[in-house]
Amino acid sequence: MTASRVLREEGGYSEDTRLKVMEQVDRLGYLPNRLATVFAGDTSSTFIGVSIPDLGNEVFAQVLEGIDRKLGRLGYQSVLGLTQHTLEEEESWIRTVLSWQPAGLILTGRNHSKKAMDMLRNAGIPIVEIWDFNSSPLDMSVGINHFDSGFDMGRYLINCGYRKIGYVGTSHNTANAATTRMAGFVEAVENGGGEVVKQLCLHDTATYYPGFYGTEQLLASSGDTECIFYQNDAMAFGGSQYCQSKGLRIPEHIGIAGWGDLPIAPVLTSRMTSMHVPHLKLGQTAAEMMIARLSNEPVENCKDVGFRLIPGSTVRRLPEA
Amino acid sequence: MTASRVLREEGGYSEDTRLKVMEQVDRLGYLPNRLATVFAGDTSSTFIGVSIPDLGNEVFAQVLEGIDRKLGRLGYQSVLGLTQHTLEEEESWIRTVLSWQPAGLILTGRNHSKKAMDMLRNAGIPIVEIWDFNSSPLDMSVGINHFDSGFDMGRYLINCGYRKIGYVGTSHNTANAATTRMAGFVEAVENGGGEVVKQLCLHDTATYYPGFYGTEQLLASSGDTECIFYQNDAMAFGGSQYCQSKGLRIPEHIGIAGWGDLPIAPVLTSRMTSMHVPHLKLGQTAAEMMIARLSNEPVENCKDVGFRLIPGSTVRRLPEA
DNA sequence: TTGAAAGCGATACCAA
DNA sequence: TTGGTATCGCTTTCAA
Repeated sequence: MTASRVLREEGGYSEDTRLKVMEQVDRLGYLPNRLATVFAGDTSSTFIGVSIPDLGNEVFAQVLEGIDRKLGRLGYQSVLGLTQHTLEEEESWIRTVLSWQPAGLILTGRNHSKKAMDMLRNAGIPIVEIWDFNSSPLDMSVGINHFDSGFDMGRYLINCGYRKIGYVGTSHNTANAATTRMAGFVEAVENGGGEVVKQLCLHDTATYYPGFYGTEQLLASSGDTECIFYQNDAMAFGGSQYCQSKGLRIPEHIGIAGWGDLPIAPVLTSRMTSMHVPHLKLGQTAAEMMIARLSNEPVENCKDVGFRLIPGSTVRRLPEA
Repeated sequence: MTASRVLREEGGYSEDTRLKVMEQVDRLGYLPNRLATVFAGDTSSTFIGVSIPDLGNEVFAQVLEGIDRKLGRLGYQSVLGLTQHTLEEEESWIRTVLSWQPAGLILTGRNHSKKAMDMLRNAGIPIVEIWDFNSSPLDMSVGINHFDSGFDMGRYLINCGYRKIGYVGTSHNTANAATTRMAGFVEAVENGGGEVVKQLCLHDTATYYPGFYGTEQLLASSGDTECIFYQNDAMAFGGSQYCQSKGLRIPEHIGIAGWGDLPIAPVLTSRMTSMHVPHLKLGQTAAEMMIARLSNEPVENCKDVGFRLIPGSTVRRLPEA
């Protein structure tokens, strides 16, 4: 009816009828049923499915914040899925969320189960794979090259003169960005004549306490470790607290390197050696690419938002280096 | 048609037809359109709208994780809204999300704009207000009594012998739980014969760096402050780092008290004086209450998940106390 | 400028 | 055990 035209401000009605319609809208407390609109078929929903591994790792909380703020401002809603780093969880979430006819999907990571890939390809909606930069994505991609970021950190620590280096992170069933980063790190250390004395992958969340007890484990088995690289700054801070509790001075006795340049880093009395990654911007960029595509604007399919090594003062240039 | 029955496993069809239907499902890569199901009206959607102020404050990231994990496991999806602590953002998000016919809403905070209240009452769906415990909620509520938690901390610090006490937190346009907490804190301090030398409410996110520079500001204007209470542990840690950078020893020169018992607390070499709040459980409980209501199971309408003061060692019992 | 009719996909109901 | 018919709220198309 005419009411529909008025509500959509389509034009083609008199001011008189407009007022009459609006009056009834107020009187009845009418709220449109967008389900019916989408269902009618000509317009798409404003849902964007967003999959995130977990929020205990602050890195992902920041990415999600970047995504949702931007989407919200542009009139879209995030339908969240915490996939807990497993492809099975992701697949089941994808199946469900697709049945709600989302306008698009933003997925963390580049690995998906075979069935998930099939569904994604058939969905015919924009898809942005984030986090792990991917030059041949399903559709679009924004992230950083984790292998390179790990490699750069490895090379930096080698250049500082460290040779016996440990790694402490978390692992999940799936090869993920952190694993890729570790691989790059190991390659650089070995290329440089160093040795990764231990690659510790805990089955836990990448936050403070696992960094603490992971360091305990690592030092128990490899007491001659000169420097430790962590999956992120939160773990690195946990590790640094363990070291201090044992009387190990940083960086005199042991070097500590984090990753991610998290909000805690700037307040520490010693600047944490880390890798800056623009998390918030990464999320915002993903949202922008999605919206641009939905608005039929031209979009670059792949964006690398880059990283930057922060030398800090928790590792030191060794005398012999 | 018969296909619908097969897909819903309703029974009343032969094995033969079932196989024929499933074959076509596979061949066509058919995915159901749940929009149409809900639209048809006989079943409700599996969307739960979840409003959260921001994710930069780790407290809320944990609450959201608790909610989404539980909802996801029970077959529901969170539609996220980051309301940035403003009632206007919340109102506009509520309007939008209601138009998608969610099965229910989980809202952070007990304050809502007048229009929001009207929409919520008319929506006729379950609503859980979380965070700030509310014995007369719109519908259901789970949280803690923030006034009391602030009061208890104030009394504790008074009992430790502190008299000139500062507060560092953030503020937003809206009276929120942190404001209530501060009010309880101030009341206890004043009742106990102490003085809140400064109530610093920064326009910023409640995280590390604002704690750092907030402390700088507070000490610049009130140099004789004996102890500082912070909005949360992240701010408190930022503050403690500022103090240490200025050579102030904790707790010998100044006492530091946080709130929330965040994941960083257990790894610190001095246990942070704080207030434990079961964030994850709070989120899970909210999700459980929602699901119970949707399943027509009996539900307690109001739940107080409680808090627990952690004495820690960043404040000390003063000699004269 | 207004309204009547058809259809989107799934399901409830009833008839075959 | 199967399938035709009406329905949900909205939009598109076409006629008045």
